[in-house]
Amino acid sequence: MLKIGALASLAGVSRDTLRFYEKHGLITPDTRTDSGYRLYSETDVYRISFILSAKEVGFTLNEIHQLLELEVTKDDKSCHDVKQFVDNKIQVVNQRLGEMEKIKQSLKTLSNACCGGDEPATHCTILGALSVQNR
Amino acid sequence: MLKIGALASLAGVSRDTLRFYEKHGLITPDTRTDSGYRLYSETDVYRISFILSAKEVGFTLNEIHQLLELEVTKDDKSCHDVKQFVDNKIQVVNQRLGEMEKIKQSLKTLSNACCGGDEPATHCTILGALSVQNR
DNA sequence: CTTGACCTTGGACTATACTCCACCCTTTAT
DNA sequence: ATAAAGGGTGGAGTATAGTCCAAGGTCAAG
Repeated sequence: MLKIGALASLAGVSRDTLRFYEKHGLITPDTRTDSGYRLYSETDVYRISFILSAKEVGFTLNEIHQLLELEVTKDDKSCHDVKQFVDNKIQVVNQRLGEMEKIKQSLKTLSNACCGGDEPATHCTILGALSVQNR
Repeated sequence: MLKIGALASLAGVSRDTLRFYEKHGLITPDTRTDSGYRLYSETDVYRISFILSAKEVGFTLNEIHQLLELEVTKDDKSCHDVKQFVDNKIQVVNQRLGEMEKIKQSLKTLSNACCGGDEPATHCTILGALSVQNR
């Protein structure tokens, strides 16, 4: 069992952030001490790190909340809805992966045009480099 | 030459957003009419779509501003700085691509555990599915 | 038995990225 | 000639995601 400060430092967030996430339903302490201290389980570290990853790639806390709420069972009557939600998120992720690849290639082109690299410096801005990708 | 409404609808943003981006240095109309109307060039559509892509994958408007400002010339004295900035962004993008792949795989596992899919429904939450990836 | 580190809640404050509104001017269509 | 559609500015308001602070309770060490 971890107190809030311990989880915070393990997960690399502030105690305030943990309480903020709790207020928004992203995490709940397993229990409280008699004096009201929050007690988290060790696996909550992974929960936080998932939240951070998902945030980094552009999901909002609200969407992350929905992702964390998901529970699949093969015979669930709401299964169709869950599948639809997840498949939709997969599409979103695929789209973002594509955008990201384009931007990455442009950055590479740009880096390569620089400091004696072998790319001609004709595509000397990010938009120029991006348009090379799009041809 | 496009007036603000035309650019807005081509680019899929609001006029207010364009003015907001202008205030923050992300785009400037090529010129103004005598009456003060903003006139944009057609290529600004691509500029906006770059901004939207970059935003979608997690760059802030501030970072996007910096990316758009970049100009590489092989003999630029500030070339080293530019290269460093760009190479740093490439790393960030690579990291995000990794996070995204992990999340995508988890979503797939989850989707597959659903509705008679062939994955066992034992990893029935996103965290469960994610932990399969991390083994 | 007190000091310092840690915890509680509630509420105010901040940054980012818009979005909306009022009020007024310009352009276009009838 | 006039109305509707569109544009300009300035400023207020909103949503998201925290961050900080005050006032107070808890707990382990010396």
